[in-house]
Amino acid sequence: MSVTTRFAPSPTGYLHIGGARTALYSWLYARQQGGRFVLRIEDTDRERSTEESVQAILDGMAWLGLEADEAPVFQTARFDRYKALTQQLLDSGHAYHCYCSKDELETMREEARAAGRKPMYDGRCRDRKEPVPGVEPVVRFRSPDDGETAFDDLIKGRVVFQNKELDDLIIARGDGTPTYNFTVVVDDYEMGISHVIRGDDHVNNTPRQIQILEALGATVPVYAHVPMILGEDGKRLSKRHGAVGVMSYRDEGYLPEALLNYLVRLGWSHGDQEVFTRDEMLAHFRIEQVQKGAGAFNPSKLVWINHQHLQSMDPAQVLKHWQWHLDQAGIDVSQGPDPIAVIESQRERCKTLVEMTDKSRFFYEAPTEYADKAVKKWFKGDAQAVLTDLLEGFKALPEWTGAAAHAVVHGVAERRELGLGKVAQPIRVAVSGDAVSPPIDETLELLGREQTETRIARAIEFLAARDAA
RNA sequence: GCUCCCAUCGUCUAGCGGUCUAGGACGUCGCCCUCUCACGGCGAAAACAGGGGUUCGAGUCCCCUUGGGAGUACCA
Repeated sequence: MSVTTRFAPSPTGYLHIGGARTALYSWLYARQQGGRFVLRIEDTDRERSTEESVQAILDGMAWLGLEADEAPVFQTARFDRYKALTQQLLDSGHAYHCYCSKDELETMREEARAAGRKPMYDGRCRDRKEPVPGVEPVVRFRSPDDGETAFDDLIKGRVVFQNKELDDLIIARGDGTPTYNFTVVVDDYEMGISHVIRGDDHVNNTPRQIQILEALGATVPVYAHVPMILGEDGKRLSKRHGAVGVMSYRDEGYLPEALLNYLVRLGWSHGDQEVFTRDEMLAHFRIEQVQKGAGAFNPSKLVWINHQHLQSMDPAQVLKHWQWHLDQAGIDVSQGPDPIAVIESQRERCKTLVEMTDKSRFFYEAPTEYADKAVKKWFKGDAQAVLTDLLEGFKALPEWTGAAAHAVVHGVAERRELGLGKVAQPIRVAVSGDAVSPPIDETLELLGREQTETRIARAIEFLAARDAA
């Protein structure tokens, strides 16, 4: 049997991380099985669906690199199919018209609830022969009264429902438009979906969908219901937990590989391995091993994983993602050091690309001011004299290399009988504006002779002016 | 309320009847390394929700309780 999986979001907002994880699992499964992965946009709710949301979902999937094998399917383009299959069910007696008003249904539910029963439609229109004049009927699926409907979920195991718990649900509204549980069934059927991998908020819909599938004469797919992702506090994930949209993780400086890695590990594990490349996920992920219970989102672990990827990924790949941040920050790297070299030098101390951007700006733009704390701590005592010595030493250098600059720094420290910190820190502040940078030899080599000397000279001027005042 | 699902350190997890005085990771806290920030190294605190069974033996199987979650729409 050929495998086809799908990701079927409704375009009512951005792609959130819970959706991203189900999409990832679907994608992984399809790729592992040599099958197809397709995207279906469930936009039948015209009130809430928006064009921007469709784009946001597409953008999120693209950023994560979860590419689909076909153009997305839009449910709004398939109304004729839903209509045709509704008619088929009507003709075969699996569905019938119901003329009950919304008020009538509401009182029915209230009564049931008051009596401690489950609010269900009682099937009063099942055998109605004559239409009610002036009422546009809905179409209901005739659900079996006894027996049970069960399925073997790849993640949850066997799940059994008593058919008497399931009432006759509406598959087409009074205006003829189809409802969710019906469109899902029709599409999964006609798109040839073999494995339905979706959030476990759908387990309760599954038995109904199976019944409709069977009434349609379709093969029932294999189901895998993946647990939800909870917020840090263990409560349902929502806006107040901060970033839930996938693209905001890009904005915050995470690599898609890291988010994917975090997501795959949330609810699944492979021995003691924590860091997975895309290929490793493909090699080791097993949908059957996914945890049954919901997991809480842990931002600090995401940060750690991001750092791991930042350090192990090919710098050229990192640059692809970093470039976006550089552009956002308005940093032009064309006149400064090779960004690849900057990445190699910075990545062990930067957990996100945003941090890397902030900490690397000085390589491309001379500091316009010095951080107060740094000035207070390092631009004191004989800092000006130290910098003057250094500048002389640098100028005398026949060739500019990190090692050569380092030797000058050491020489000055020894001559003045100072610890290395007392010499290196003033340089840092002079060239970067703050007290933090990669090792001083690396920093200076990357920065280049001209910038180093100019900036130190400027710092000396700054100190002279300050001390004169 | 009813139906369905779930339950090991704060968090993500390993564990698939004896090797568990419960392992790893993030985070936290010490110490070491050190020109800054980091990286790294070493170490510490930290969990089987509770109660019944089954069994020679239960974190592991069964039941109940408790606690979470989902669904219960002419939303998806």
